[in-house]
Amino acid sequence: MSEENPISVAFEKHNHDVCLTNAMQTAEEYCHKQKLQLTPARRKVLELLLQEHRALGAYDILDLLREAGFNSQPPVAYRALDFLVENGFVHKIERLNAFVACALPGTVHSPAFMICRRCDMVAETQSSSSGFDLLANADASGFKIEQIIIEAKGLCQTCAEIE
Amino acid sequence: MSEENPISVAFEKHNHDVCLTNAMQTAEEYCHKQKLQLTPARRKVLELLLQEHRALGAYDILDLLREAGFNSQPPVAYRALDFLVENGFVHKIERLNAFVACALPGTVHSPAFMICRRCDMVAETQSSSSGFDLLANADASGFKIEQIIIEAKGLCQTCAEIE
DNA sequence: CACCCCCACGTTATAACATTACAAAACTAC
DNA sequence: GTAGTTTTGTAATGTTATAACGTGGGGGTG
Repeated sequence: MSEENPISVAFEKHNHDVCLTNAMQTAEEYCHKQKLQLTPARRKVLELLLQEHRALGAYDILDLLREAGFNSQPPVAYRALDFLVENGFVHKIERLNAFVACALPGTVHSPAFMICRRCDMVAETQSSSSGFDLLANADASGFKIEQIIIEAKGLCQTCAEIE
Repeated sequence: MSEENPISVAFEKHNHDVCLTNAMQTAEEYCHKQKLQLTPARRKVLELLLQEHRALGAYDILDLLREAGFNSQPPVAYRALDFLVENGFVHKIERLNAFVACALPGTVHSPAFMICRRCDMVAETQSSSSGFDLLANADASGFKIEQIIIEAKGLCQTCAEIE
């Protein structure tokens, strides 16, 4: 499997620095184009999340922000996360009440996640939804879907081998 | 669309009493067969949830339990909910941190939900996942899926017409 | 420049959701 | 009936998230 494949990247050894600098650059450019402010706090939160292929809770992030010399009240973290989520740089993992950096920033996509219950690793993949009968059912009942959350819980390959 | 179709039942007028008595009977029978105790608190929580096609938060349930003369500490509600979720009578809606009665109790199924952001109605449907590429991706990366959460946010037909 | 507006941030407080821990009681099986 | 398991009572606490209100900075407009 190639290193560029976002489906598996979280489960393979790879150079995080490249992930990080690429993603930060994409974010910079996007914000510049959209006249959005990638302020120090927002930038730092994104960097923190990009350094992991795991979901971090808002209060974990808050601790890391404090260590980095930022103000440490909850709204600081939540405001930055709201911004990053709204603009597609970060996804919220509802199962975990936690946040993970987007693996495909700057692209329109409807993500799905694989969450290892043992090591907490989170891998993002695409959920191309053709043939997916929720859509047909929604349509039949007149429900207008705006967003779909798909989160698979299980064991990543490494953890499955250990257990 | 027929009244028996669980996909749309939440969005249509129907007789809640029938929903409720059928579902309670199914639960009774299941618990009896499995030698599980459908204790008063568990029974009451299930009844409360069956009376709505909406998700209720644990503390909403707690309030209703208190009104019904039960003890009102959080563990009372959470324990009952844990039991009901484990045994498939209730599903947790992660997006809402709330709980909804199962529309297909007693059957093995992997549910998906449609959640109206305006009226909070929750409809359960099946997510037959054939052709759903998350499965292929998981397989390719060695991830062993144990459970999939699928939650669609949007507007139900009624609310879409109002907006 | 003065003004206003918008956006982001600072700060306090509190709301909402969930669990731990330990003791007592109730059921179940032998 | 007694040992073992499950359920409940109860207090305390932990975790996640938001409300509310004030401050300050940048950019447009008169």
